[in-house]
Amino acid sequence: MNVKDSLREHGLKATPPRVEILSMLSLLLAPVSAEELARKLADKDIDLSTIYRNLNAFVEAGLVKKEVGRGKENIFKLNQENEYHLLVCMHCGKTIPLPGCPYHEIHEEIERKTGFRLIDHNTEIYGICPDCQRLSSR
Amino acid sequence: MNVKDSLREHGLKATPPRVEILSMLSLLLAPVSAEELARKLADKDIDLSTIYRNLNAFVEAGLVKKEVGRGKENIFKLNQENEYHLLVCMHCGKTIPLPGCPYHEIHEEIERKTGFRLIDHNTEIYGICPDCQRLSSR
DNA sequence: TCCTAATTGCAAATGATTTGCATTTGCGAA
DNA sequence: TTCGCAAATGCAAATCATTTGCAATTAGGA
Repeated sequence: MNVKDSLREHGLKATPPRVEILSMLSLLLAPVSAEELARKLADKDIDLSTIYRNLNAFVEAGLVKKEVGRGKENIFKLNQENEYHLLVCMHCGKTIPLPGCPYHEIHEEIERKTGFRLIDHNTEIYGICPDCQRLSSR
Repeated sequence: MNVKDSLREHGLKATPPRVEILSMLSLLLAPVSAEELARKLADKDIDLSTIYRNLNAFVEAGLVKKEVGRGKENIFKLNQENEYHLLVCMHCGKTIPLPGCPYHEIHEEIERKTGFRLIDHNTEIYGICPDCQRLSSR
C-alpha cells in the first residue's frame, strides 16, 4: 500500500504536501521536529504552517506519533502500529528497532485483569548500546 | 525518605519552591502541565519561571518525566522508576495505574538478544476503560 | 556564623506552534 | 468527464508555552 492510499484510508485527502510529508516520515522512521522536516523538504516548497497542520492531522488520524524532543520542540515519527519499538542508547543516541511488539501476551493479560480494552501504546526503551558499553569499560 | 532528602540525593538544594513542587507531584502522580502545577500551588507564591526551571532540573536529575500533553503544552509527572505504568482511556481521559512493571521478564530477554543494557523505559498504554465501553455499546 | 555559588522573582524576550483569510484544489456526485 | 464545494494551502500575523537576563536572596558547606 502506498502513501496516497494510506492517507485516503484514514480520511485525509491525498494532497501533494501530505504525500511529501508522510513519504519523508516513512523514509526516515526516526523522529524529527517540524523544522527538520521542513529542511528536508525544502525543495518541495511547503509552508511550515502546512507541515504543522498536517502533522497534527496525522497524529489525530493515528498515522504519526508526537513526542517530547530534546530542546523545546516536539518531534514526530511514523506510527508503526506497534510493529516495532525503539531501543535508544542514552550515550550516543543511536536507536535500533525491535522487530515486532514484545508486549503482546502481557497486554492481553492486562485486558483480562483491568477490563480496559487496549488499543495502542507508546514505548521507548532507554539503555546503553553494546558499543558504548565497550567504550566505557576501557 | 522525604522530599528534601530526595532532592539532596539528586544534587539539588532543598529550597522551598522545590520542596513544594516535588511534593505536589508526589501527591498527584498523574501528569500535569506547568500551568496546572502553578494553579495548585497558587497559595505558595512560586513564580511560573521557577516552576519551569525546577521541572527541567528535575527531569535532568531523573526525578520527573516530561511528556506531550493534549494541547500545546507539555506535561510532567513524578518518575516512579518504573514502579507503575498508566492505562489511559482514549475516550474520557481517565487514567489508572498498573501496579508494578509488567515488562520486567521481557526486558531481560531483550537484553540477552540485543546486547543493550536497559536502564529506563517510558510506556503509556491507551485503550477504552470499562465505563466507556459500556456507554458506547448502548 | 560567614561566604559563595546556586536559586528565585520579576519582567522581558524567544520561538515553536497556531490561526485568519483569500486562493487553490482534491475528489465525490452528476 | 466536468462541476461544485468542502477541505487544504500559503502567507503573514498572532499566540502563548517556555526560556532568559539580572539584581536580590538563600541554602548549606567551611
